[in-house]
Order: sequence, then structure tokens, then C-alpha cells
Amino acid sequence: MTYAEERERNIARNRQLFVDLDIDRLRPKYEPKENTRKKVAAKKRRSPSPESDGCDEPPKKILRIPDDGNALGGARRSSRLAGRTVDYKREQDRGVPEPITVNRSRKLKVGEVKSKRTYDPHMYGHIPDVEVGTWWATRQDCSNASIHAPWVSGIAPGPNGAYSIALSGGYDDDIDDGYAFTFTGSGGRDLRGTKTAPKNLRTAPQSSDQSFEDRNNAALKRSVETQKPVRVIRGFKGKGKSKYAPSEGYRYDGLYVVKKAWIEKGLNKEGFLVCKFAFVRLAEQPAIPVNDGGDDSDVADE
DNA sequence: GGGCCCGCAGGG
DNA sequence: CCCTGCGGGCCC
Repeated sequence: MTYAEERERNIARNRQLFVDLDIDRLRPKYEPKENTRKKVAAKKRRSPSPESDGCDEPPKKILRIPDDGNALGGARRSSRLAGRTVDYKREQDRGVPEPITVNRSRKLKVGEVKSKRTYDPHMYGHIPDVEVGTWWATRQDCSNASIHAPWVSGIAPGPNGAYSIALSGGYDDDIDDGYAFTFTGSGGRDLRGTKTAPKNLRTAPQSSDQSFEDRNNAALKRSVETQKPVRVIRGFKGKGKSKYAPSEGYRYDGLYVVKKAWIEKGLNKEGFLVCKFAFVRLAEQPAIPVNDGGDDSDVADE
């Protein structure tokens, strides 16, 4: 079977999975066009000025929001407060800030600012004050906004599921329908090269099996059990494969839940296994803008 | 375009 | 200290 044939087969299987999971009915009716004005406004990178495009306020207080609650947006529960409804955002307004440990090496005092973060990224659900659709030029900016902490890694793992993931179109047989997509796990890459040709890479081609032993993959599998919301950013590298990928930079597309986790043979000639996950977007969020392509026509790559 | 090498976040 | 990880800048 050729690569293209296998790719088509995998994609067809994933589409059938969406039918079986009965998520196709969640497809939104309206799909606004991507606002290209944004990327012009934020074209200036390289400049050391910390502004992105007006989406992040200057940090004031650093607060920790407990990650043990059922975090869906603002209202959360914790076991200590079982039976009560607690709005932590309002609690913050009343100003009862707790210290946050960013580096684990030292505690920050209230009001002290480490990097540019206002909120701890180790929490489930939305980050306060960051709207769905917010755009950043780089992964570093996403990290500073607490939406997706790792600069490189596509998965931010937590004890009760992944906090966030980054969609970058790195796997050819993943499908992206906007409101739902499949996602491939991490691991199985040789980042250090060989003894004779050592390397110090951050990404590399698949060279071994992935598994749920991997911390990142395990977290996403756990997300299936807990159904905790996962923040999703889409990156420009997915364009050409997905019309929902931004033409530039990275965009926060809101909260999804992981419906299913499984292992299958990956789309590589060696047949290494990969971990796959099916994501579905939570309802009542702003529509995802589509990228008309405009310039690229190379969808038929082999 | 590709190759290289780096910083950083996070965890062990 | 060590390691990993669908970045990114630079040079060619």
C-alpha cells in the first residue's frame, strides 16, 4: 500500500470514528473568515517590546487557581468546598491571593511577577481575561499568556488530564474539522541522534513506537476519563492540511474534551505505533475562523 | 529551501 | 544535575 493510500485509509477510519461517536451533529453552521487584519497588526516580531496585539493586559496579581476542581470556565468546585458553588474569579476580585510556585525552586510573593504570566497555566479550563480567538505570533507568547506553557511540546500534562495542547499539523493522517479533530501523541522520536552523529534536537521524525507510558500521552488518556476541558491552540504549520489553521502564528480556539484514546499504526514506512486521540469542542464558544488558503494550493502532497 | 543549535518550561 | 519536547532564529 502506498503512503497516499494508507493516509486515505487512516483518514477514512477517523471519519468513521467521528460518526460512531455521534459528534458529527455538533458541526457548527457558521464559519467566519479569518480576519487577516490581525496578523498585519502583529507583524512586528523580533522587537523586544512585550506587546502582542492588545490581548494580554499587563500582569498585576499572580494568583493560583486550584486545579482540583471541575474547571469549566469560571465556576469551580473542590473537594474541600463540595456542595458549595465558588466563583474564584470573584474571589480574586476580593483580593485573597495565594502565592504561586512557578519554578518550584522558590515561592513568589504575592504581586511578584515571574516572566510575564498573570495566571498559573497549571489549571483546567479558560485562563481569565484570555478570549477565545486570541492570537499570538509565537509559542513563547502563548506560554506567557498561560494558555499553553511549553515552548516546544505539544502537550501540557496534568494530574487529571492535559491542561492544553497545540495543533501544528505534524501528522498527515490527522483530520481537523474545527469543532472536532484527531490528534497524535508525543514520543517515539530520536532527539539525540546517534553516537557517531549526535544531535540536540527539539523535534525529529518518528523512530520508535509511542505508548501510553509516555507522560503526555497518559495525561490525554486520563482526559478521556475525567472529561476535563483541554485548552487548544492551532498553529500556522497546520495550514494546507486544515482550513482551520491560522495563516500565521498561534490562535486560542477554546476548550475541547477528549472523547477517545487509542493506539494505531502510524503513517510512517516503518509502521511505528502512535497514540491517537479524538477531540470534540465544547458548545457555546465563538466560531472558529476559517482560512481560505488564498495562496496555497498544495494540498495534494505525497 | 534545509541544517544546525540554542533557550525555555516542566519534570525526575 | 539530568532528560524531553509537532520552536525559532540564524546561516548557508
